[in-house]
Amino acid sequence: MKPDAPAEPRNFFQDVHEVVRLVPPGRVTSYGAIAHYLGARHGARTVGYAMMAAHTADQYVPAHRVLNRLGHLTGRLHYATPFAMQEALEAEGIRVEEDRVVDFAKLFWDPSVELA
DNA sequence: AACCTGACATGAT
DNA sequence: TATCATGCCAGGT
Repeated sequence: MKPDAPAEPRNFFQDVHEVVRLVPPGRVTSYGAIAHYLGARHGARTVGYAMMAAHTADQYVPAHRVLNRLGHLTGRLHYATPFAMQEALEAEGIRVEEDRVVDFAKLFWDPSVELA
């Protein structure tokens, strides 16, 4: 049982932001991968919400490295300009075509594997 | 203070 | 094989 809650109410968003910050430049990951790493199979959606709230995080969160499972830049419309996300990725040597990351499978960085 | 919305993914019909 | 409905969390109005 759990008479009292954990000392640290570690918010899901906090965890998500932390994991995203661990994604190395030139690499990308997906909402689902992060959710799975955090133990929430159906929490992918929440991960997306976390990204939207990423700008409220204390530290910078490279949200441009997080895509949906198809490698699409789903969050690009949330940036200052619709191209900011793509430009940020290309600046790291990642090729983007038609709002989709080329060689997504190769560049994919799975936290449950890399941080195992 | 309550309700609504919002960067996804999976399983079942 | 494609579509529908469900699961998850926090912030803003």
